[in-house]
Amino acid sequence: MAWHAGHKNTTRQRILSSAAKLFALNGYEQVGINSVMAEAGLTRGAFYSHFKSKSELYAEAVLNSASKIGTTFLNTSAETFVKTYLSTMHREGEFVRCPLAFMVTDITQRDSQVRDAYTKVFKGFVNRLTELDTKPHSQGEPEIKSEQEMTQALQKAVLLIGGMAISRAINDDELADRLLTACQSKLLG
Amino acid sequence: MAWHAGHKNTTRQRILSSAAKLFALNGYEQVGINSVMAEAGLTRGAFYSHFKSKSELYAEAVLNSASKIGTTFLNTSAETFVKTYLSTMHREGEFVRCPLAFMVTDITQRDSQVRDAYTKVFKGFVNRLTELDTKPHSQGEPEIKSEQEMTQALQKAVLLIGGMAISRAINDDELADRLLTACQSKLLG
DNA sequence: GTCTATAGAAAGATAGAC
DNA sequence: GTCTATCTTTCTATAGAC
Repeated sequence: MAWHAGHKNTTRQRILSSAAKLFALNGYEQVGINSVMAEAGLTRGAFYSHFKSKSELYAEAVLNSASKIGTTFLNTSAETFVKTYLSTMHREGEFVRCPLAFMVTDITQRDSQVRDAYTKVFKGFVNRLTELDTKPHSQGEPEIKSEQEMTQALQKAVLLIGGMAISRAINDDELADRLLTACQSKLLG
Repeated sequence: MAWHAGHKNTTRQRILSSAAKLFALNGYEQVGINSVMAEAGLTRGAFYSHFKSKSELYAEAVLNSASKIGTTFLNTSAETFVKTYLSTMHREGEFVRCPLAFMVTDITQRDSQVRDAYTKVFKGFVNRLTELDTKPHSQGEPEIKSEQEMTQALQKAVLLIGGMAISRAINDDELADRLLTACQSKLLG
């Protein structure tokens, strides 16, 4: 986009993409520097020219994948977003996964840098949800949200993030899909 | 209870209790056999006389702590249960933690024995939730639940489990408490 | 059943050649 | 910047004494 269409990702971006994918899928401890670099087409030793530590990589990966999810927010309707977020595609497909759902327990074991990144992403997510049902481009709106708007946005966030997280945890595909549908209908019905 | 009041737990039960506590608090990978046995007042080597592997211990710990939570269900009102489950006490205190919330992401990385245990606990949890608002001891009731009852119970489960999990993940105590309150009011209001 | 000692493997991080 | 080689630590699991 910046200079020319066919331009390759920088190495740092390739590492971030493979990290976001692998961490969301397999968790922090199950993913080695080795795997991340191999997925990016490199070897272990090159890693430390780009990041200070595995922990720093994790924090950056959370921010990176969240900003990609954020783009989906802007380019679709509320109904489509809810149905896309709470879908088996999001749960099982080869797409960008939302770190808020896929790392929700993993995060609690990490250092403060990582937890700050997660919290920042969560706040942005909730803030977007306060606008889920409003008309687009009502630009004169004040940034301060009412208590009630905030409460409703938090409830929506739990149904989205929690619904996906639990759906992924249980070992029964039929029940997992019923759970996704139940959350969708609570949000849209 | 069984024979006399002052009777000590069996060693196996002590190991299970410390495992449930430590795994919920720190995650599977962060907890070694060493820590679990030390918390139970023993050393590494004794572990394998009681359990085949760390993974088996984890599965047993999930079932063990879940059955303790289940007792709370039976001995309290719906409102008290919701407020207790979605409390800072449950999140931060020294009590039995619900594995459904505290291990929701961790579970996805474990083997099928562990995932089966988690799924079993989740199904029991949802089943109890279908009865949350009914009168106690309506024993003639059929076990088959309607679609609508099931859907509502799944939505409640997500608000409880998801609410607690996310509340624990974020690094902002004030927001975490607002989130718990928001879920409570959605469930009770 | 519980202990100490140890095998064996995996992974984070660093050093130094190119 | 990227590579190979290596240091160091940690942890599961087992062996064998008591």
